[in-house]
Order: sequence, then structure tokens, then C-alpha cells
Amino acid sequence: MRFPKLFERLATLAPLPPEEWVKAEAVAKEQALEKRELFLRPGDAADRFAVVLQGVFRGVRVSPRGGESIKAFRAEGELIGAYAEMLQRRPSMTAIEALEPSRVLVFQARDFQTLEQGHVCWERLARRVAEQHFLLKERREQEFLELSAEERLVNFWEEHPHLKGRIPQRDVAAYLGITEVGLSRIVSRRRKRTPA
Amino acid sequence: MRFPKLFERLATLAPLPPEEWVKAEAVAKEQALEKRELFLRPGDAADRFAVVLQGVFRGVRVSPRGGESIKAFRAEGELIGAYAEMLQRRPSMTAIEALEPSRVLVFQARDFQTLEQGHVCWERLARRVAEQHFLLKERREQEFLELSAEERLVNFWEEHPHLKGRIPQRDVAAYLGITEVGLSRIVSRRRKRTPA
DNA sequence: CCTGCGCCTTAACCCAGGTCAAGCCAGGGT
DNA sequence: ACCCTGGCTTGACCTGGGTTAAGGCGCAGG
Repeated sequence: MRFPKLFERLATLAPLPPEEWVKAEAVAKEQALEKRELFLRPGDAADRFAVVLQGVFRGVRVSPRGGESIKAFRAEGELIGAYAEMLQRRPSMTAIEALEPSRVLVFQARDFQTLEQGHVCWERLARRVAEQHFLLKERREQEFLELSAEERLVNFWEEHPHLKGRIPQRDVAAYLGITEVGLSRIVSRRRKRTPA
Repeated sequence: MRFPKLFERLATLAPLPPEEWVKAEAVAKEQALEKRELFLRPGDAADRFAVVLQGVFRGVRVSPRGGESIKAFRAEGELIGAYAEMLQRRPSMTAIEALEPSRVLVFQARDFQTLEQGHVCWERLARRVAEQHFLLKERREQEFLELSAEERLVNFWEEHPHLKGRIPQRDVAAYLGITEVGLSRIVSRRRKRTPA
């Protein structure tokens, strides 16, 4: 077993026999990415995903009008991949970019399907993953429905303290659905109110 | 088999043997709701869900500050229930209310668990459901990130033409994340631009 | 028939955040 | 030392939508 810590983490989502994990490791490949390098680019087939071993990624959607918005940040232990497009078997609409020099453990979707056919545990895990992703999106929906940009910012840092200092402010803005300029104003407003 | 059409619909999501469906029907109960009646109220245990046979429902979240926002509308053939809370085994934070006299087919979560243990098909179905819910939320996230309220409105009617005339405008506003007043302005603005 | 209620509209005013444009600052390359 | 370049800030101005409050309209009940 090359990645026992990863195994433990996944096993918290759904029961996962160690021997199955060993099979998974056998088909997975490690990949290193430099800062700014893309794990996935828009238009690519969404046929692979990965677990982050080291580093931070951003999932960027470039809208038809050219605006960039950020769907998620992903750090150590989390999954990267164009999940929605994979489910729909469509080409990726998103870019996934390393914000730091990073290492990931890559799985091909078809290899994973083979694992699924070999043991139900993988199917259960996939279900858990779907449910977790749903919960994340639902929380975000809630924030857009009830909170101002400033409140969303506060929430963001409460929920992702480990990203502090690792992501540029403009990306936080694109994640919150506002502009770089808007975010800068919010931050300076708060600085004035709390001169601490 | 009491509801063959429902069976067909579910079977499009994941393979589902008819005999399993018969078992499911055996534990399901039909329930009729009047207009304004609640299928679920905030604070209730999220231990049941249902398929809409007839009518329309709205999922309302009452925020701490008292604002109402609408998470979803659900019509014939769709699922109602506090899905997020069920996954987390928490009491419901949402109310689910009939907007018309309605009929639903109710399942207890524990009965469904029994079905899952009896045959993998239910687990696969549950996975598909989770994935579909994820896709819906992701689409909505996208809209909040890239679109103005007016564009979201247009999208809404394109995606839910069957709801036309069945839901009050204020609810559409609460779904879009704006106020009744704001929506009214948007609508009249558009009327002027397209005097059709 | 009037009354009240539910739902929608309109108007006046306000403010958060967008847009455009001009800097600022730090770090890297030459 | 120089100048880029990338990332952040600031200012002036504009606009979409919030807030409050005042009607309007249709319909159910008395």
C-alpha cells in the first residue's frame, strides 16, 4: 500500500477493504504538475480524475462571454476532475489548474469502472462521493440565496482556513461571484471597521 | 403494480427489476395534500420522502433572519424530501409545501434501507438520484456565478415551462434570489422592451 | 353589495457592486 | 539599476436590485 493515509481518508466515507485499495493503487498513476499547469483543459474528454496528494487546484469555468468563474478549490486529500461532465459523458467545460507545484494520483474513469464491477464497495464509495458533492453545492446555493458578497467572504474563510495565503485574491472573487475590484473594496471596508 | 408509469420513469435512471418495484409499492403509502398543506415542516425528522403523483410543491428554507428562499419546485414524477438533511441524519431545515391539491407516494427512509439491503438495484438508483441532484445544483451554481437576475429568470422559464401559471410570482422571485418587487420590475422592463 | 385579503405593481430613495481607468508595489529578468 | 509583469488598490461614475410605502385588482365570504 503506497498511500495508507489516503486509504484511511476514503474509508471514512464508505467501508473499503484494504485489498481493494491495493487494486486501485495498481491502476493509479502519480503525476506532478507545475504551478499554472492544467490537469484538465476545456474540451478534453472528462475521462479521468485524481486525488490531490500535494498542492492546490482551482476549477475554472470560462463562460461563453469570456468571464471566468471558479467552481471550487481543491487541496490535499480532495478529488479533482470534471465531475458533472463525467456523469454526462461530455467533454469538459472546465479547466483544472494547479495553483502551486502539485502532485496528484490519477485514475482513468474506465479503470474505476472495472473496479466497480469487481466489488460493490466502489459503488458505495461513488455514491458517497456524489452525495458529498451534492451537499457542497447545496450549501453554496444557500449562500447565494441568502447572503451578501461580504457574508459569503467571511464564510469562505471560515470554511477554508487552510487556503489562506495559497490562492490569489482575484480567484476568491471569482469564486464568490464578484469582481476583483469589488472584493478589494469589501476587504478594505472591513479593515476600516475592524482596525485590528 | 399500481404505478407502472412511475416504474418506467425510475427505470430510466438505473436498471430496476419489476419485482423489486412491487416490493417498493408494498411499503409505500399514498397521501393526499391540500393546497398550502405541508409535506414536511422545519424541525421534523427527515426520515421520509415521496414521489409526486399529482400537483406541485415548493421547498422553502426559512433563514435565521426570517427571509424565505426557495430551493426547488417539484412537480409530477419528481422527488420531494429534505434530501440534504436526510443524508446528514439531521432534522429538516426546510418546509415542503403543496402549491396545489396534490397526491404523493410516500416512502419511509428505513423501509427504503431495507429494500437496499435486499437488492443492489436500489443502491444504484440512490446513486443516480444523488448524481442528478448534484447536476441540478451545479447548474444553479453556474447561474448565480455568471448570470444576472433577469437572465436567470429567462432560464427558469425555459427549464420549467410546465410550471407556468401554477406558481405565484413571489415564489419565482424567492427561487431566483431576489425580491417580489425586484422581479416585478424585471418583468415590466421586459414587457416594455418586447411590446409583443 | 361591500369588505378584506392575497397578490402584484409602481414610485422614491438608497447602496452594493460593476465598469473603466489610473496608479501602486513587489519580484524577476536583463 | 532598469523595466516588465502580475496582482492589488482607489477613485469616479453608473446601475440593478433592496427597502419602504402606497395603491390597484380580483376574488371569497359576510
